[in-house]
Amino acid sequence: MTKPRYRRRKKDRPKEITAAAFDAFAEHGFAATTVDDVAKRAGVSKGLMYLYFKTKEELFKAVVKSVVVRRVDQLILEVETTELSSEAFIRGPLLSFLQKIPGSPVAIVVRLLISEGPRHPDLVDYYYENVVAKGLAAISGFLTRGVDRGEFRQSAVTGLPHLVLAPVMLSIIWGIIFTKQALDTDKLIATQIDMLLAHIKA
Amino acid sequence: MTKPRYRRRKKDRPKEITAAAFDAFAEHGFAATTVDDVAKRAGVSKGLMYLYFKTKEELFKAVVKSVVVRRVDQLILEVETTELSSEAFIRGPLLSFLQKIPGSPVAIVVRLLISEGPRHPDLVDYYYENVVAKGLAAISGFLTRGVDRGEFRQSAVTGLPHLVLAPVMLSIIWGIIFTKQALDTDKLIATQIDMLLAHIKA
DNA sequence: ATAGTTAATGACTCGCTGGTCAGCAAGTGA
DNA sequence: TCACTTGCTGACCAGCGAGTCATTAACTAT
Repeated sequence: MTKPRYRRRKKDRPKEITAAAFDAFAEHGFAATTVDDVAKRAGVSKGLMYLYFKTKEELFKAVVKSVVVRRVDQLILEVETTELSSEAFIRGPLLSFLQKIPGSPVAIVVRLLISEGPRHPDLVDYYYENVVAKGLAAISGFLTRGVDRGEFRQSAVTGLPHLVLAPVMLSIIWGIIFTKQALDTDKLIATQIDMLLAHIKA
Repeated sequence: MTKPRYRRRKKDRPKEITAAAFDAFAEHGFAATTVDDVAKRAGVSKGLMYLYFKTKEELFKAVVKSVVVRRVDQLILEVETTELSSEAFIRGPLLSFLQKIPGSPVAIVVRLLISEGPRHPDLVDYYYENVVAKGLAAISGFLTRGVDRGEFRQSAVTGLPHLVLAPVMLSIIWGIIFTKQALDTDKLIATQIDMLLAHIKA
């Protein structure tokens, strides 16, 4: 009995390949990653890659999109259905959501978008619409709801949800560049939230 | 009279080449930039590049270092010699310094470090020591001086100068990725400073 | 002038990698 | 079991770009 040289698994291939590609891109970035390297990681021949993805760029786009899975949608749902007071929600679910980001695949995608984004405007648009815009809108909407309820006062911050993301962004970048120099990203994000709340509380 | 095919300008070449390389890297990133492209921008043959820089990587390092010119040192000097009150200094010179960063060459360097940093640990160290560490120390020192003078109160913020940089970082990244979606970075940074001051004022 | 020095050129090599394709063999159905 | 479909392989190609080097010509010193 000889074991077959390969198995036909048309259905699972795309996911396996994008997963392998994600790992490879995470390690070396897009440009420095070889299609053949991705193929080896996926336990597949190079030729097969081109049956599922026409070009290396298309593979790249598929990888980015695969990470965008309803991560934000989940948060938005919580925002809309929570029973908590605005402050409690912010200090609880929102804070812990934010604190998870720097160590999540999102950080990798940010790195990839910084490196390759300028050459893929459509991909950037996609990411903006499905992640950033939605996320900002959710935060912004939540803040104005707090204002309506009399929990928060109106201020410049209400219209600048970016301030919530700022420490998250710094944490992501820090993690990418200064892997040596430790930074307590949880504390950084928590402190910013503290400050924001103190600033907008009615 | 025939005009010479080239001029010998050993002294000026390095600066001209790094300047051209900076432009090219800013446009296409490191990996996608051809040595020959840099050479053409500098009005020089490809062969000459290798007389001044042994490899493309060495050129890259030279470019990064060329941007690190005493930008921070200037700020530190101001910090140490200013006559202003701590708050006035923060709202004045420090704020305008921070607001200039997102549109400056520093933003380009950040992008390059994100893309290529992981493969150049020594370069990252250099940048950390000469720019980031110094900058953070300056801000941190300035804050504790404010505490000593009774202008500020002690708080978690005093030990987290990163909070000052966070909106700057977000602005830089935003500018790199979402060139379409406008963001009032000046306002973002100013609002953060407002909040920080309100939070730490005695 | 002119011989000597060296900044500068540009044609060349060579390894690498994205992409192709003819053939093969694993599954399928009768 | 045997023909047929098609997922999959791996050898191959073409182009590109980093790095080299023999040659040239712009300077310099005497």
